[in-house]
Amino acid sequence: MRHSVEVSELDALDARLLLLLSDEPRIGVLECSRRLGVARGTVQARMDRLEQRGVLRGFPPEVDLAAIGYGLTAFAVLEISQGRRAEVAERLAAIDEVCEVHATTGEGDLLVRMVARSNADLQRVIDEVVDVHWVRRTATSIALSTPVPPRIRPLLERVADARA
Amino acid sequence: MRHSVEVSELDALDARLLLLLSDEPRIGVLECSRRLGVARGTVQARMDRLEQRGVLRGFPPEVDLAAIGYGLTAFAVLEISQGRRAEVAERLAAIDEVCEVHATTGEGDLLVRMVARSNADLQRVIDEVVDVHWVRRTATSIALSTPVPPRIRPLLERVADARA
DNA sequence: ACTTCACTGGTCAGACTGACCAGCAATCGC
DNA sequence: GCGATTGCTGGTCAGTCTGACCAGTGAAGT
Repeated sequence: MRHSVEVSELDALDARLLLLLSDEPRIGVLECSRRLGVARGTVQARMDRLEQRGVLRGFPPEVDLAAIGYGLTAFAVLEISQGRRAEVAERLAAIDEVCEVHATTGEGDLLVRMVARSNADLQRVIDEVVDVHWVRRTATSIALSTPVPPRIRPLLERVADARA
Repeated sequence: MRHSVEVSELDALDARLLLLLSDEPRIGVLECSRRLGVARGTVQARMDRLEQRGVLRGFPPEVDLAAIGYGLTAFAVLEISQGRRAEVAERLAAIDEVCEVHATTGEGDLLVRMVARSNADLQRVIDEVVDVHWVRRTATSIALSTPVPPRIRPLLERVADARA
């Protein structure tokens, strides 16, 4: 049996199911089965398998930070001292307003996304970030708009169509 | 009545509800009411209000891109020709692998997040991105790891505790 | 004092879930 | 070529949850 850790691909039904759930996450298994034109048990089985495979990690609530006062987003590229990435990342994680950190190749070493309530607040947050020890150089940008909000739809659609 | 579009703050119960939903998104209204120690109707009303206010945008499925083959993530900072941001953003949006675009102040003009299946694939995606018209200069970084995955928990916890 | 609002604690019918099952078709391995 | 396996169908079942109500209560605002 071919049961390695291989990245078992999605088939069209999986993709269509995920798309459906993306559009209307509340609809439940029964409604899914109706829309997809398959038996309810099939949808159940697919969802179980997607979860087991780690593809479907869950249904976290999507909270609009802007709607609770955190209307400003900024990005910082940090250059840090050799071998201190873990320490710096840990310090960053301790800052509430830091919403995401990636370690990267290229110019900087860490890419940080953070949010704030106002310009003054943002100033404070940025200061907190750049004041972390071992941060050597920083370049900060404020997000003015988000032409493409986080999405995976196109990738799913490709699978849904291709292997239809 | 004070019914403007003000960014009506969350109270502690709202925050605790959102935290609860973050931890176990499948649990439903009844279980929430039990855990929070309030009546079911209260939870229902809170959730309705959070949705109306735009705070709670829904429960999209969280899909692990790595688990469906898109294991590589890269960021590109694009510098573009004066006044062409909209056009460029549109072209970028047309690329399936582009998962997020922000317009920013500072060094670059656009920050792009993209994913790919392999190094060769990433090369192709990057080429597609930087070949968009009006893109003048680019700096690309590959994400090696993500010390802080996207999160909003700390901010919610602050509210849940503070206004307890 | 009166009105408004939010929460409680209760009911109700309807719908959904998770767990089953047998039957059937396609695929796999030998 | 022939079982064995796998996945899907279409069905049942009891238990649970949902959304919609309702009257009563306490706090806050006019």
